[in-house]
Amino acid sequence: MPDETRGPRERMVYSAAQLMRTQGPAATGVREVVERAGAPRGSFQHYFPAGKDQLVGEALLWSGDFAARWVANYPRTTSNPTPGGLFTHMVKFWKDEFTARGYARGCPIMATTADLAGSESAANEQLRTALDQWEGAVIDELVRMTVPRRRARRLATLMISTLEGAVMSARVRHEATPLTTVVAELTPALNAAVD
Amino acid sequence: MPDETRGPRERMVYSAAQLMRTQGPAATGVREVVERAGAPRGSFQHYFPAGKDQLVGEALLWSGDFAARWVANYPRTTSNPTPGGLFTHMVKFWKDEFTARGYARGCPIMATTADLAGSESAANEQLRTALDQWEGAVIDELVRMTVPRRRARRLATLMISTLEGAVMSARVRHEATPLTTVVAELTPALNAAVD
DNA sequence: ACACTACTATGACATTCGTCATGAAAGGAG
DNA sequence: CTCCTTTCATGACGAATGTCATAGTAGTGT
Repeated sequence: MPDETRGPRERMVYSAAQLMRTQGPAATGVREVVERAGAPRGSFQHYFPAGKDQLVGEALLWSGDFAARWVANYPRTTSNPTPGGLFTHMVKFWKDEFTARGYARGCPIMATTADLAGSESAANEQLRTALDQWEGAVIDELVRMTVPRRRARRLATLMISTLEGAVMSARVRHEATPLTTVVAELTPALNAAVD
Repeated sequence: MPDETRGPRERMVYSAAQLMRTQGPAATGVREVVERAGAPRGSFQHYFPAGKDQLVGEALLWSGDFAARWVANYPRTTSNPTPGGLFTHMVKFWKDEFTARGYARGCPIMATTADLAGSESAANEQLRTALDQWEGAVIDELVRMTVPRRRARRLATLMISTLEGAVMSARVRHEATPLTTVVAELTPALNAAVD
């Protein structure tokens, strides 16, 4: 939610992330972002002299940080951390999102990949950074559960990939069942890594 | 590849699918599609009187059909069909794509979901149809391997979700390792469904 | 009071977008 | 031949895009 106490710059980055993940960065106009952020139009060119690319890039970094923080918060939600539990925790974010706010909003990383990964946009680097930060947080949690680092990297790739795909399926179908399905099907395989 | 023998209509649908999956449907203009298809500009409004929505929708249906046919072709590639083998076969398409043509092109279904799933576009229905057709083909193959239908549905969801997410990760990273990783990590769990 | 930076305001630029209107060829049927 | 449907050609429309130029205000430090 947009915090009025935060400055216009932060509100623009946040609004950009929200719009990007519902309609993709390509269809998200800077005027639209500025208006939604309740920011003065002239401020955009002041805070983001590099233009739209910069705005999109910062929205991506914000998203990556948000995802990483969500993952890192997992230990505080349980007394018995497991890989399957972590995956459930990651999925829970989207279940809550979908049931509370509908299926209009997706993942900013997926949306930007779809629109810009094929171009030579400057956002490509931040895309990578955001995904790395998110995946790094998952790896850290798995390592904390005594999963060997090398294996943790592989499991993190699996978890994030499956989650992203399930989010896509859920949005297409307008139902959360793909999320619950992948959790149920993946949990045994994930938990086998710590036994 | 665009077949010159096919009519301009089919070429436009194909070109639309190709452009959509590299830059998203939002950033794909009808003029661009027409030009790339080598089709006369005036023909667009004749073949697609409903405008861009119709073009995007048909490109999606084409994509769903393509994916389903690829899946249905699996039995002809092996003498010992297994769920893990099917998943490997699905992943193989993208490995070939990425190594041969780079990481510019992704999945049209993912791209359209990212750009249009949040809107009330007419493409939403064809999105669903395309995904259903693809998933239906996977289910059929699993059932053919004596996987119970109910379980096959769940595994198909898992396979497609994981594949889509891995494709996303691979495009972000500009490397195919996420694809090989998810295959290796998922194969045992998938094959356990037939033993 | 002055100067300097941070921020906001507004208008205009050239492009591109999807769509529509209008008309011209093409080609088979009678 | 004429008629008629299909297909293609071309120009224009209003709206929206990202970006830039220019000028104004606020506020701080000296």
